[in-house]
Amino acid sequence: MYGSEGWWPAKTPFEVCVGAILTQNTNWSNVVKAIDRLRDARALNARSLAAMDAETLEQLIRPAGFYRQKAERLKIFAVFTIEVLGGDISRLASMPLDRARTLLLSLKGIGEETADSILLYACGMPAFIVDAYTTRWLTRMGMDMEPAEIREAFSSILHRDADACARLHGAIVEFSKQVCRSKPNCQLCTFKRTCAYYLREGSKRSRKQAQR
DNA sequence: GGCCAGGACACCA
DNA sequence: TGGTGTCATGGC
Repeated sequence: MYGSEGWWPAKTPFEVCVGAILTQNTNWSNVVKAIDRLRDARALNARSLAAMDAETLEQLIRPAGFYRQKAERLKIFAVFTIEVLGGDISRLASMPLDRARTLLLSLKGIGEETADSILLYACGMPAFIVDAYTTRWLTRMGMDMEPAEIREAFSSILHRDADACARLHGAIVEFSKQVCRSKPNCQLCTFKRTCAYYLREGSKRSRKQAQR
């Protein structure tokens, strides 16, 4: 239904990264306002963000909330992009996934979900994103799994396919926003049951591989 | 006015 | 290691 393209609306990989930081605990509609203001200020690139004074940046991203924290995080990421990646986000994609992930996690303000969002949607790497929707849904289905276990199980069952990871994550988020109408063969419930089934299979597979 | 939204981090026991 | 407080805005 949702496809793999366009679910994360961004014109450039760097814009994906900016959105990933701005959306931390924030409704996406507020993130869009902040991104539009950055675009209007011609600040949607690493060099502009790195050079901008903190107060100006704070005011530009104010609609997204947590503006002081997020301004600092954006500047840290912009400097990292310039100094470590030479201004080219796609350089992350040329690294092994674990190496790129560790590098991102070393940055202040980049946690596991934000790192995986950048790896998947900005770099096209097969990093399955475990977000609040995913953990809430699985908890309600009685599946008590650590985020790392969920990530590994889904990555395994999706054959480390970035396109599939993007499709499934987008679908989980979009379906989670909808309210189940409790009809027989409800599309939402069928989707969730099916995902849970494959997750269990993926989890079993991961454990077997780990044992080997 | 309260709750929620596509988290992360510092601090403390 | 796990729990808690903090950061802050806008829509409903």
